[in-house]
Amino acid sequence: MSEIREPKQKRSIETKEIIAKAGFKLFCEKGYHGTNTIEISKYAGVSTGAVYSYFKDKRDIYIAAFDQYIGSFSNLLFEKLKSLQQPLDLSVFVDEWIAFYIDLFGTSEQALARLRIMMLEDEDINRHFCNFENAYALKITEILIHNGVISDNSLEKVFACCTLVDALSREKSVYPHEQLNFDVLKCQIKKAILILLST
Amino acid sequence: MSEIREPKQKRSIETKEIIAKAGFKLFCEKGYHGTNTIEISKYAGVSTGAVYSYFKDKRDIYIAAFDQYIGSFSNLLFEKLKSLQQPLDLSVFVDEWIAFYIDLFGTSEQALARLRIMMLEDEDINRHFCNFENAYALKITEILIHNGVISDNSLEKVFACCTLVDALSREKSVYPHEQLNFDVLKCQIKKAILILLST
Amino acid sequence: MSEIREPKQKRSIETKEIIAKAGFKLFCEKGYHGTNTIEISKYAGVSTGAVYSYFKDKRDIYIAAFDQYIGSFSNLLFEKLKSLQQPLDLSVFVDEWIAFYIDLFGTSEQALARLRIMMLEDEDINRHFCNFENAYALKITEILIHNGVISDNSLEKVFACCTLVDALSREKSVYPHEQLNFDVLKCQIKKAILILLST
Amino acid sequence: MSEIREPKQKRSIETKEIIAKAGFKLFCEKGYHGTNTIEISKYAGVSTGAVYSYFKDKRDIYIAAFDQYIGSFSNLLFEKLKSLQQPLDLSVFVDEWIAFYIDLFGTSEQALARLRIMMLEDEDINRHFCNFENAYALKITEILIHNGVISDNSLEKVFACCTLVDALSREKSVYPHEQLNFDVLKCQIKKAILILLST
DNA sequence: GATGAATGAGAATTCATTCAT
DNA sequence: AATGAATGAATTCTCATTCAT
Repeated sequence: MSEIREPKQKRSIETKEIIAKAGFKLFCEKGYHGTNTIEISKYAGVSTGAVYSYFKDKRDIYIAAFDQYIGSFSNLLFEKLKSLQQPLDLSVFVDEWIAFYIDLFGTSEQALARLRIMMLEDEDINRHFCNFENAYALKITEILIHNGVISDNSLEKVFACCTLVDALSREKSVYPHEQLNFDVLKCQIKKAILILLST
Repeated sequence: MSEIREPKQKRSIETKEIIAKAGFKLFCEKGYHGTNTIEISKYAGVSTGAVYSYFKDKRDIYIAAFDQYIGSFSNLLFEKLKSLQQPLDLSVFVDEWIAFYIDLFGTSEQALARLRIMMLEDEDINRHFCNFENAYALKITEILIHNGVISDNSLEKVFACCTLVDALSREKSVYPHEQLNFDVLKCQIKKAILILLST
Repeated sequence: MSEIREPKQKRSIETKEIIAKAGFKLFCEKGYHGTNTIEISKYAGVSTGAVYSYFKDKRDIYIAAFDQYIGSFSNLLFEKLKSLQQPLDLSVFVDEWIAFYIDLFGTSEQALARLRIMMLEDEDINRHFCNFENAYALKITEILIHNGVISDNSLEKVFACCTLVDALSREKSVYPHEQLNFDVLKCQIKKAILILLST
Repeated sequence: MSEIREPKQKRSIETKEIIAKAGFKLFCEKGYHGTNTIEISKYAGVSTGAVYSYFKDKRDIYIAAFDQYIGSFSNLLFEKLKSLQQPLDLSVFVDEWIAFYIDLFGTSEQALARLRIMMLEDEDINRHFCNFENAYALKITEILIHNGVISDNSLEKVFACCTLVDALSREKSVYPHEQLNFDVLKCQIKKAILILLST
């Protein structure tokens, strides 16, 4: 097995990123099993050989692809939430959280859902990403504690809220249930979140 | 393409069920892509040919396997909830709902999570099972309306509750987050459900 | 391997014939490789087991099926030709030959073409049927010699005529060539046959 | 489905041709159904994967293989016939036609017979090659009209002649009938052709 | 004798990965 | 370093034939 290059030069780093981005695009669109490495290399405009000089194997591309995504997802969300005016208005915070999460979720449609799949299918991928959800909930928790919104059982409360926000965004883009009215659902979920965080 | 046998005789029906159960076991354990038809036939103690005389293809085994599961899951849950004493005590109802859901979820560890994966990966499977979730939420809604617990926006409220119950049970068995205290989470979720349904 | 039954009783003989006829129908329609033994047994209304108690294997069904066909084909053709009025009018003879061959060929569309395929694909089948064409040409030759139409090089002449009649009937039913006018072709072929046989 | 490579580089073109030639050899020898793709790849000295990177499926190999054959068959025959001295001596023309057809037919024994089989078995293959026979007869017709040999009903006359030449060559190599004397047959067929074309 | 469920070798095809050029 | 042709194990599915009931 040939050495995997850890790119130092600018051009190499760019190539590696281009491949990861191509992978991300295709994995989101067609899933891990529906995407093959030749497609990825074609989409990235490089040779198959090149892919394997930057990545150990297909899974490695997957991890890199979703690392990029998760990283920018988190950063964008936190920046957005931190930028809210002080003192924090909880209702506005929740609105922004929901709006932003749905927006991010929507841009790369099924990314998060796809990731959960792979975490379930592959132990290594699970190990790699299992801390992301913790980190996300922790960051939200931090902000809320910092602003005096919650104090006790804070992580559990926030986790339940995260679940609701995620379900809402899934309802928006991936699995819509015909009988549900989205706006009513959003309103109920916001209500539940506010109560969870206030009591 | 050879005809698929619709078994009428007892022995045939049993064989078909044995194969579906073997498929269910392996699909839950190792996922759809991690399981091959030869493994399924070996585990079921039949030949590969037998598998393909009862099922059109691998996906057909998957659907049959999860149909069985979903069917018994639903039946057991509804029987349990209906058997609760009248007049309905909402707190007891929620406790039982959670307890039972977790219990059922736990027995075939990742079944529901696996199913959601395949619904995302495969349109036919999605079509086949997309009504299950609706049916489940509707049944719960019916019980609650019948007992005068909720009236307006009932389906959306129940859907949010279902999300929370499901997240809790996932937390129990599939994706545990280290920093979370399960009992605290359960308590918070129960609280959120009670409030959602009462207001 | 279980014994192949050589049916003596009337019912058995009938069953064997029914299976062979079912095979013939399906082999003509879909070819040898496009037909499987289960289809044959279903079409014949018997069990797969029954098929294998009358026939050694699939090829054996094929041979029996085409034996029946070839037998009745020959008989009908010879009866027809023999029934022509004496003294033999060669032009009428050729007309009847062509008309009857096309008619027989047409009723089980591709039977003869299918048989030639299998004779090429399978040595045993080739051995079994290779004498049919000889027999057919010989019978025609006999009639013509008997009527004083030909004397020298008779078999070769008749063989060439058979080739032309066969090509004409194929043109009618299996492989039509767009640019050809069938009636013109028929006229030319009749002319060629008459010349071949007269000189 | 992975993309089929349309080879541009010399090495690739060669590989594709080697595979098609291997296929041709085996298909002629053992028929389409008697040849599997692993044999083809082994005979061609490449991997199974290579076969499927140049060809969509087994049928695609068949078509390519016979395209090559038909192409060179036609070209050689027409060159030969065109090279005959002017003014055209019909008797010589027919002799050369027969000699060359038999020679070409003989080098890849059953190729043409095999092709007719597949045209009967497979609609796509039929569509692909159905014009070859027309083209062949048309070219011969052209030459004969150009030389003033025939004028009316030319295509039908030539078609009948083609049938006879083909039957003769089949008699030489594939289906010999014991009772027939080949030279006598050839002589009779030549006579029939000359008369057909002259009247 | 009859049935049709079961067998399992064999076929076509795919795709992650390697390596000669 | 880059390329993309080649590899071949693995997978899904078929079907002639057998044999327990």
